[in-house]
Amino acid sequence: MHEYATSRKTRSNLINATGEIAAETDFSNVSMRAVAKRSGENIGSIHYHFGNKDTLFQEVIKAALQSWIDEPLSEYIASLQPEMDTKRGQARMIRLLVHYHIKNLFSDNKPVWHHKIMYHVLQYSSKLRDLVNESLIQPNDETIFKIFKKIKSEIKKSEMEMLIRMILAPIYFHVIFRDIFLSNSGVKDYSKKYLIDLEDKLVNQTLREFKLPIG
Amino acid sequence: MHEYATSRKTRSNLINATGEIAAETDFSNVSMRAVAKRSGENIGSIHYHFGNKDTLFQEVIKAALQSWIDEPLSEYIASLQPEMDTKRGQARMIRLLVHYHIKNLFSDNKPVWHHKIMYHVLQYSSKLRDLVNESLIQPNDETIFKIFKKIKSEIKKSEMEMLIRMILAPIYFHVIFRDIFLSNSGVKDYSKKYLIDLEDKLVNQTLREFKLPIG
DNA sequence: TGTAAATTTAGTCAAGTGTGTAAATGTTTC
DNA sequence: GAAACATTTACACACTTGACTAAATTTACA
Repeated sequence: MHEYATSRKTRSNLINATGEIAAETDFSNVSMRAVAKRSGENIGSIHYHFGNKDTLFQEVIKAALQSWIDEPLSEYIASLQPEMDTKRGQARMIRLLVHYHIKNLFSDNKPVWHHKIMYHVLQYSSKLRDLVNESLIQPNDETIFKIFKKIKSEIKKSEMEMLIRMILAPIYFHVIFRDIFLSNSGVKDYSKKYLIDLEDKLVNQTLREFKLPIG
Repeated sequence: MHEYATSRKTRSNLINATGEIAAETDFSNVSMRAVAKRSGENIGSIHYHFGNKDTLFQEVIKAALQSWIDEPLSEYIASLQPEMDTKRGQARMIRLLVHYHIKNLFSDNKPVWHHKIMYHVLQYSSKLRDLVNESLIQPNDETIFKIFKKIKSEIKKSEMEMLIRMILAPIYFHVIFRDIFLSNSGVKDYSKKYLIDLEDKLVNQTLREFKLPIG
């Protein structure tokens, strides 16, 4: 006999509840009873659907990774590759690169926990970190490396790493420290204008770094 | 009768062990038994010296904050305040501002957990976060706000916030993601040259933003 | 050295943890 | 509707957790 229609819904409820709780503090603070309570499901169902806590956590991470895997950076920028021979095309590529991350991390079509937990697990050694690192961070970095090399062929690896970090750190930071930033600023959410300004500043800063035409 | 000489040592052992374990994953993953084991002290001593887990954690945070409080940014830059009337002085101030953070976060005279746990607790709402926010982040931000306003009097608050984040995010990032950055780069530690380059890039990027003289 | 107090120790306690199970319930398919 | 099995439920298990205590030990000071 096949899977019930309710089965998918139950799994998704459990994954969502887990992600939410994990994003509020961290994974080590997530208890199966808390997950059961928030999801409205039974503790036993976690064991039935996922076998154990670790597997549940893995599925939570996979759910958060999904949208990045569906449209990886390499694919998102593919159409601009032909223009990479011109300075102007390279400049547009830099903007696309920055925009990809801001768009993915600040659009409203995904729950906030999707983004938060990824940077949570990257902070300490674990199986979950390896998962995010191998399926998101490293491919992403590789794509950016290629772009940088095309723009400046003699660029060193450590310089590329630093540039990536200088671009992405401010973006990620707005995700990781969202609560305290918004609370200290006294606003409810990042405004659209703020995010556009952030993108512009990051793009321009990188264009200057590579001596590419601005605007 | 007064405190024993061993008492301070015991407290310091417990605080250190707690900080170390917390930095490896997070505070919610720290058990009193693990602290007792790593420190070589007895579990009961935690209760005797700190009363409960929360107070122990607070003392751990306070220990990590100490060096920042001993020499706050406002004090570190005080001697340069008279030069703030000239563009050249303002440029030097920006460098001092950046250097203060890199120096504090990457010098070897403090254990790595000091820095890691501060950014851990800032990520979710808690008493510990309020402590770090009020005694470090907010005064620090205030000091930087004043500098920015001196350089560009009509600057808006949200722009100042963005600029602070663009300067500090890359620095903090190298602390928070130290393990995975070093592991992905295949090096044992950030080289001195790398940190100097990072400082230069951050300084120059900010100087350009304020149209101040570079070099 | 003796004594009063500070500290350490080993152990207890109730509450919470992840995991597992057997029975009850629900859904699908014939 | 009934058989077949997927799912849910309530509960039990051994273990870990933070908090606490009374007794043992160590220290400082007269």
